[in-house]
Amino acid sequence: MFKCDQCSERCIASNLPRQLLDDLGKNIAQIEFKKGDNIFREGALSQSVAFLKCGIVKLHLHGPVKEKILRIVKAPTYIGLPTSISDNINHFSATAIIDTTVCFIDLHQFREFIYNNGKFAYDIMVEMCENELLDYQRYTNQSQKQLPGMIAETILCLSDRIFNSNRFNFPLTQSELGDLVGTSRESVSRILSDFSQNKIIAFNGKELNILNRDVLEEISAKG
DNA sequence: GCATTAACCACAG
DNA sequence: CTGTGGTTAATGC
Repeated sequence: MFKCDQCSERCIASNLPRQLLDDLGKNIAQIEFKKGDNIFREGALSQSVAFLKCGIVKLHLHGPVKEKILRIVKAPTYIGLPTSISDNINHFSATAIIDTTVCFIDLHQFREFIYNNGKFAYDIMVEMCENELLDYQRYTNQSQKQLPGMIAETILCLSDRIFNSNRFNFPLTQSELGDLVGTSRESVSRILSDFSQNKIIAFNGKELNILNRDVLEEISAKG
């Protein structure tokens, strides 16, 4: 049986007073997911808050015409707080894109922690505000940049925020990348091969290598 | 008009 | 799942 007080990950419990750890341990379930596994599903009833302990996850939603990927997130972070707190029906889905570990916390327990622990609540607010600002930025970019700019931006974002490296295993299919930036898989394919031909990036199978970061940043900025 | 951008379709590895 | 060619529509010199 999993116990929070034996867990060394930086997580939901990190900022809690020690005596609350026991309470938390009684109302938490830690689960592993394989790449491709659904973690929670749009439309389903939810009585818990999900905390991504390790791994990478896509948050996605059925749009009026096709799937839309909202964000790619990596541990450690909450996944789906907006949908856990404001409504007990999930407004979007979460799917593991690599093997991941998630802790589910009972929603009532979580609420208690928020009510009783200002620091705990404040830290969560800070993260949600940062995310909201990033989303505002992304949505304005998405409506004004041309496609090569959006693809370049997304590659840089994955490199900087998710993998902290110029070389990483690309976690999405081209069609998913299309769903993320709001374009067709064909356009993604053309832009990626164009970047490759111009020696801006290189693919070794699924491994992406950023060869010319300056040009990529220029394309991203110019839109 | 002509060029550019990007979507949709189809078909092939 | 990916790459590419043909076609079409919208937009901008």
